[in-house]
Amino acid sequence: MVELLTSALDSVFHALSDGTRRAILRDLTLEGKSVGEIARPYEMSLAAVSKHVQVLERAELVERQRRGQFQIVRLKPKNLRSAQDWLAFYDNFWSARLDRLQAVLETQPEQAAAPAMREDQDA
Amino acid sequence: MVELLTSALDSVFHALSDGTRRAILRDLTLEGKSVGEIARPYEMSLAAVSKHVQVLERAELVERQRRGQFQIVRLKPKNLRSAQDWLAFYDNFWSARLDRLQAVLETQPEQAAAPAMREDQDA
DNA sequence: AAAATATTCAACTAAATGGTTGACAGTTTC
DNA sequence: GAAACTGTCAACCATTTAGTTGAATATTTT
Repeated sequence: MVELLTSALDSVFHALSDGTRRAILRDLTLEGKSVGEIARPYEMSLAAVSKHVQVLERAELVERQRRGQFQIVRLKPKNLRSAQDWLAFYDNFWSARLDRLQAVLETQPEQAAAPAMREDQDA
Repeated sequence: MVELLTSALDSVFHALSDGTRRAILRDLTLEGKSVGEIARPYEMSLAAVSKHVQVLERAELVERQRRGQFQIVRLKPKNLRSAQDWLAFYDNFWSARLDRLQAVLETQPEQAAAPAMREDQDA
């Protein structure tokens, strides 16, 4: 049951794994832009940028709306939030507990988890 | 200058884009495990799981430590935090501002940005 | 209706991904 | 040192990715 709605996070994290797409998201934080506008700063073809936007759209990180001959692409923060929520799971650990736990494990590994054979033990 | 240290986030988000790898990370939250232990619940080959662990390791989401014949794989939260930090950029927007901004844009799009032609206008 | 603009689609290429299997290498135990 | 384990490596395969170019499809303007 761990990973039921897995595909949404798959596509979100995949979309975020490319620097160009992350830059596009940043470009859209203040205002929606047309695909052409989005593409301008990049050296790749318009078609390539259009594909990146489609990846972002499939991940529902972005939505578009026809506005005359343009299509305005706009940030859609819901799934960014989903990604954050997934990562937030670890807040419990790293804030203090895990750091301490980790330190403990580094010095006396496996102590609590399993009674476990030690090198100076027979069986 | 927008994306200088881009490759670290690339590899982190890429590592997170696979459900199996996310599940592995979850498996490791409480205690480090050997690769074999990690692999047990999955139906794929040990070699496949080993590769997944390597992807997590390249992204520095995980570190390993030889412990006898085993290699204990353990969570390394620093880069999970990096991912969170990247996403946290959007906190400013969606918490309240962007929702409002979005609502505004949906009803009267492009109002402020460009004086812009309206359908009932001539030129 | 034709011309111009904005964007996508289709076909292609090169590289990366996720998986397999079988051989290899390090560690422990006999 | 040979047998048994744990894990990686190499070679391979199918699929996906990120990019290209050129043709096709809106939409707007003339």
